[in-house]
Amino acid sequence: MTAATPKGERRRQALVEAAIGLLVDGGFDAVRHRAVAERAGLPLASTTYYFDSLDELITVALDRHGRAELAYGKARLAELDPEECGGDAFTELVLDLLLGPAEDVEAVVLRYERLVATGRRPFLRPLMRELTVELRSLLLAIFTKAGKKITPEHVEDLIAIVDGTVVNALVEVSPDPRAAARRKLAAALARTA
Amino acid sequence: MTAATPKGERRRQALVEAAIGLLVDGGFDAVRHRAVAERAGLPLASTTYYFDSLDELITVALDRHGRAELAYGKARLAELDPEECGGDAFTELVLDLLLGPAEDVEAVVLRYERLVATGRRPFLRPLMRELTVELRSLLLAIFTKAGKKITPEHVEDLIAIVDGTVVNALVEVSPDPRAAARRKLAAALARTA
DNA sequence: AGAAATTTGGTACGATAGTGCCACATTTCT
DNA sequence: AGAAATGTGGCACTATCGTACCAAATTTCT
Repeated sequence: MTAATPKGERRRQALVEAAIGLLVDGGFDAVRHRAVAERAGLPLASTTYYFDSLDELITVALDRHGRAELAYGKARLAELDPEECGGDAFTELVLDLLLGPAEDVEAVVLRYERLVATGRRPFLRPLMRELTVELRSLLLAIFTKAGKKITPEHVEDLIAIVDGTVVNALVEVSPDPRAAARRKLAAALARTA
Repeated sequence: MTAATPKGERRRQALVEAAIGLLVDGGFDAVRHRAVAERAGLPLASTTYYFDSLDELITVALDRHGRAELAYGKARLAELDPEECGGDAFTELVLDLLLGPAEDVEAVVLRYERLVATGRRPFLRPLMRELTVELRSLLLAIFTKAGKKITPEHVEDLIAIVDGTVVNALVEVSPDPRAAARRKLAAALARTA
């Protein structure tokens, strides 16, 4: 269901934002009709009025969240200064794109939860596929603008190194996936730059 | 709760096996008291009699499942013939250790679900940490016995490449994480061997 | 054998879930 | 302004969940 009135559209957005917040804070399991409504300050029935099912609400939330991430990445690409692409700064840039700019671990967890969740929820596949394809080409553009010659295959390799490092870092005693990814990524970049 | 009688112990094991099956087939969400009991052919109350909580049941199930994987890996190590470690055979061996010998995708999904789930369920951390440490040293031993000089850091890199490739492969239109991992792993092994 | 410990399984309870319902309010359109 | 469409929100229904309970059966121990 899509809203037809301005106020309705605002409420719909509020629900989506609430769902995103729940997704980040508590993962897929935390997205419930009542929890979304309460977080948005709206009545329970609004969730079923604007979304046919929870799956649809989750999909829309992941969609908006993913595209916000991509928009952020495009902004970073636009403002990128090829002169200032020294090792460390560039490494952080790539990490910002792959893990998000925030330090908090939960946002990182969600990035990987949604990948793995796609293995069990086929309805997420089209969306997740589109998002990952766009992220890949965004990274390629950033490498190119930074003056680093790189193939699409190599971009894939770097993403795999970061992703693999992160999922393994999640089981460490005090998880710092970004730090772990930073180490591996820096080493990989040094190897080829 | 731990069983004190032989029959009780058998029932307990049956519940654990049932939980493992549910975990593989449907992920964490599928492990419910009633589902476990039904799959084991036992009454509902048996699940609360032998396990203080669902979390404990899940933990025990993941524990047994993980150790079975490690035992399989140790068997492969024991029977490993250093003469027959040609590229392809060795690549498959490593994949068997990291993804399991079966072709089915669901078992692979579970291997990564449990990693990511640890990000939200702290009670899984000690177990998952132990399992990944053991897997790492097992892989190191296999490389060594196969006559391939390798550092622990390099083993970590190879694991990261496989893991990162797999989680990204899960969103492909028709996911074949093992095939994707095989490509990347073979390339990585060729690069250093 | 007989007492004690353990196991069994049917049942019930309270919480939470998704979703449907519907009288009423608000907004939009003519 | 008045009709039609859209939005609102309180409520309730049914399903499922984890878990507690307890009398009866079984097993273990002395």
